[in-house]
Amino acid sequence: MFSKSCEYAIKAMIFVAQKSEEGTRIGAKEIASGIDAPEHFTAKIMQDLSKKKLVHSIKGPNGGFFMDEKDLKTSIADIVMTIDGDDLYMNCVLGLKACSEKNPCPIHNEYKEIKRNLIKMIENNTIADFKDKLDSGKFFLKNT
Amino acid sequence: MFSKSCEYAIKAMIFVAQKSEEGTRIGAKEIASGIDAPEHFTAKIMQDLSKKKLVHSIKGPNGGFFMDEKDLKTSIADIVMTIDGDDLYMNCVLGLKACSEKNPCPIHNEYKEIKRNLIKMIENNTIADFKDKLDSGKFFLKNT
DNA sequence: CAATAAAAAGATAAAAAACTCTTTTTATTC
DNA sequence: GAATAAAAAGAGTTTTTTATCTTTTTATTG
Repeated sequence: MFSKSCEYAIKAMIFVAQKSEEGTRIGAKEIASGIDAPEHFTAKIMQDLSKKKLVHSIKGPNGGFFMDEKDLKTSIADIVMTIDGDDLYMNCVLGLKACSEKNPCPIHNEYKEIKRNLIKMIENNTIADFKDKLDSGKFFLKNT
Repeated sequence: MFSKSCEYAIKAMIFVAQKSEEGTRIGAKEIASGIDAPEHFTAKIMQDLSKKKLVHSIKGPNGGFFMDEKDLKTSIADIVMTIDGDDLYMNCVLGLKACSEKNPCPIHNEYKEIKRNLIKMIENNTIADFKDKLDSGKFFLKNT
């Protein structure tokens, strides 16, 4: 569904949102271990998210990544678009370029409703929502 | 969602079902051009489907691929399982090995219903269903 | 201002997926 | 039974994804 990079990005953003409170920053290393992802790869992804302004970062001692109130409003869809692009929105489930309402592939109509719900899922869920859920202790990010 | 191989496999099976009537066989080359897929790659995939008994094949002049009545009952899920494995069934949408009902990831509950519908979609649709739909002329397999 | 700690950037490597080419086997038909 | 046409098998290439390693830049703090 999503690429590994995108999975890591989503988990990383949720993790940073949850761990970094007012003024504190969190390092790439800590993020990687917090979400069970490879360290250097996670760093790369954080660079990407930072460049695309989905998270903020500061260099140097006590530097690291953090999110402001606006960043918390990032939806899963924003992350997916940033990392994986618009495949989910644009592409036919059978990979047919010409598939459309007017010219549907055999599964088009079956898939339509599911696609709608997938999009709804990623658009209606923000990092802030997950932060709250994780705080409640009912949800997990790690393989423990 | 599905790998390229799997997309081609699904389209190829629908194509063979629609094109090969009683006794006639259809060659890899013709299948490839019929579904806009690379020729040799398609041949490989057909070999796979044949080895796994999802289609039948005969070598030599006038040989090729074909499907019997039983093959037509193959569901999209059968093809997906054969080519891509059980990822859709088994894997968490965030890639967490430990994600489960008891230990859900943040999107688990949101995704649950969608996953159910995805599985329903691939399990409830057989090649025979698509063959009929294509025959009606309301659905397409090619980028034309 | 030197030492340090962190992200950013860049280069490289490994693995997987997508795709191609060549040879072998098998069946058909003349 | 020789020529031929097709799948099967095997080996190889290219591209993309995933992952690692090294160097550079930037900020902090003693």
